[in-house]
Amino acid sequence: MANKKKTTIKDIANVLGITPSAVSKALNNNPRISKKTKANVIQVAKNLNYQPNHIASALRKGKSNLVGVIIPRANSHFFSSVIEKIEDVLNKEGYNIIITQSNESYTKECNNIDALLYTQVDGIIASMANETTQLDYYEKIKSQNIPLILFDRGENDLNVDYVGIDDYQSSHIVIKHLVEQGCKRIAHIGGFSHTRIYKNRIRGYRDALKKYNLPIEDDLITESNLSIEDGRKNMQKLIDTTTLPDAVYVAGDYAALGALQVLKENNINVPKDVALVGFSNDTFSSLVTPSLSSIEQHSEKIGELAAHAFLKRMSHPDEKVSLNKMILKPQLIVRDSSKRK
Amino acid sequence: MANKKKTTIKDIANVLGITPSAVSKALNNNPRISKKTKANVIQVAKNLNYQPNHIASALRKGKSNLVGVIIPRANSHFFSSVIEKIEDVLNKEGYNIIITQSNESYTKECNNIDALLYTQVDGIIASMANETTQLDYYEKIKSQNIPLILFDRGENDLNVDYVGIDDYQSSHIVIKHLVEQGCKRIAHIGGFSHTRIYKNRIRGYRDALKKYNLPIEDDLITESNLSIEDGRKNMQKLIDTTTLPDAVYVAGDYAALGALQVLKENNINVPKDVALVGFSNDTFSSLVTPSLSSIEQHSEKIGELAAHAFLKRMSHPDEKVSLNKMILKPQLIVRDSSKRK
DNA sequence: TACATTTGTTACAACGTTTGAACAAATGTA
DNA sequence: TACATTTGTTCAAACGTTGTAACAAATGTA
Repeated sequence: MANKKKTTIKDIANVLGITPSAVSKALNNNPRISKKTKANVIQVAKNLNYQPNHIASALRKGKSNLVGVIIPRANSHFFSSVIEKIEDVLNKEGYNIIITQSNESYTKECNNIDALLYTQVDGIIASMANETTQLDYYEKIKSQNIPLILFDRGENDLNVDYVGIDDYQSSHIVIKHLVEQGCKRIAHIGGFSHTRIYKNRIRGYRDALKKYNLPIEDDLITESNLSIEDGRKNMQKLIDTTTLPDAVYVAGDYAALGALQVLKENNINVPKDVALVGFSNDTFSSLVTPSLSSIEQHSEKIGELAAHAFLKRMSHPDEKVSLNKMILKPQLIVRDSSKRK
Repeated sequence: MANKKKTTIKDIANVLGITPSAVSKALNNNPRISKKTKANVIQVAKNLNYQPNHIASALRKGKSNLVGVIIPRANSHFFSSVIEKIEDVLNKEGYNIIITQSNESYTKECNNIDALLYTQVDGIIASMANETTQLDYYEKIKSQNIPLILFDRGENDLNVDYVGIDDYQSSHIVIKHLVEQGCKRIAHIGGFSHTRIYKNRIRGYRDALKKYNLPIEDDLITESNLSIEDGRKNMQKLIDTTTLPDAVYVAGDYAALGALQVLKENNINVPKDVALVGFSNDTFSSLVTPSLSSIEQHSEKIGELAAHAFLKRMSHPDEKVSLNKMILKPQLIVRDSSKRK
């Protein structure tokens, strides 16, 4: 069982009668090492099943090649595909990523940040928990002078790189579509307005209603975590406490699904009685009945841009640009849940 | 911007006029250090905003406190909640986890393993990609003498710790239920039989049919990746090429969803014409119409057991037990898609 | 008083790698 | 022949921490 020690460059050096530094240089393809020596080193390394010790190299170089990623939870098409892309891009550049989930909890998020900093990650790419309103822990990251990139759920005040879609614009697109379908009273089941993206969606919703001369009724607007349960509850509330609106724009697909359930349970026809539009185009959105119209957020593109933003910060640490905000165009995928014509 | 150097124990030592080792001992609460010194050290550490360098400590101690986790993809309720629990348990013990996704690709999985080993993880917890049939890379992990724990998608031949549910038993439970609902010709949309869990589900399905004296028709059995698309295709095939069975048992919820879609598109009533049962009780399963009966796999429990298995291996590296197979009881959640009575 | 034990600290090597300076040998140049 | 340059390697220090041995001082024991 106990397979002795791991092979180190010292072992290779001993076999060949050269010094460890020569071996190190050979392995790193240093131009001053002869081809013959390099070949020998590589051969012996293979024979001894040498595995470079990343930790030692990280210590010496002051660089861990680890990037921390913080997301609310992996259990959604959006986040898991953003991560997939980030991993893709960064792996190619020799980075590994440490994914942590906040589960929408501020405390957990702070713990994650501490853990990542402790692990000496070279940078952090994050999307904030719904609960997060204080930015002290993000300031802590900034104070360590490692790149911090936010995506989707970000904050203006932090003044760091950001990748996301145009949420304000999204609402406009949704409302335009619903108006075109003949809807006149449109409700909004939204996220918490303390989070920038949800605030923008709400703002966009209100402004778009104004634009189309539709009434803004505060009873038709709710804020929540946008869980399935939140969607159910808020839809039920709309049914119970007001005259039924003829459309509901939900700021998340899970909540939209919950809303859809409640509508069906109450024998309210979607889209005829109530048109429904969700947000984020999750995997199941096309699969439920009726299929759910939703805003596509271009998750792969977001992941790609976030990863590249990190890489750019790494290669140009003294770049003058202090903020780089990348805003993608949203796209509405129209499906049965909102097709009235 | 350039915030100088990071604080090290050396800096703290200088301030207090003691040696770095005293500081280290103080921070590690060594009993030989006086209370007064400890208090001083902690105070100065706070003042200088000291962050311990995990890399240095990892090198010295020969232990990274990093655990690698390999999953097919995070985008499912099952895997994301297993991970959540693993993270939970291991964080409490001072470990961070590095999550990597194989995307069901063997090549990607091998790359992930290499990356994790290179990062000097203290152990690996993995669930195999559908594509994986060779075990060479897993043997590589074993040869490094770090704990390897498999869950869900495992392999008998590797002879390592395993956590999963009783797949064979699951099929029996499903078939029993379907028989009780009056079904007489039950199809199976299964995973690839080269993967142990899917093999067991198929085996259980066949044996259960036998047990209830139902005919086994090879035309009613398909193997695939169990993606939504696979579910659609295989359901369509069942409709096109054979007389319609009166029940379909699908080995994954995504594929079951695909099958459900096709059934609805063909105006086949679920559950009256065809009863449908899925596997893994994903979030959306209760939310589609009709709601989908499914096997609950106790993902949190699996995560918990896997994490504990790792911890146990770490604390008792020379344990005689060479294999610890933990098999959980499956539970069928009966919903509308299979309720015929 | 003489010695043993406990307490609190220092000294130093080590973990495995990388890097810049130094150096010797080989080659080139005038 | 004398010197400059190039080539291939060695040397030694460093990254930040930890653990063991050593040591001095304080305290306990007879």
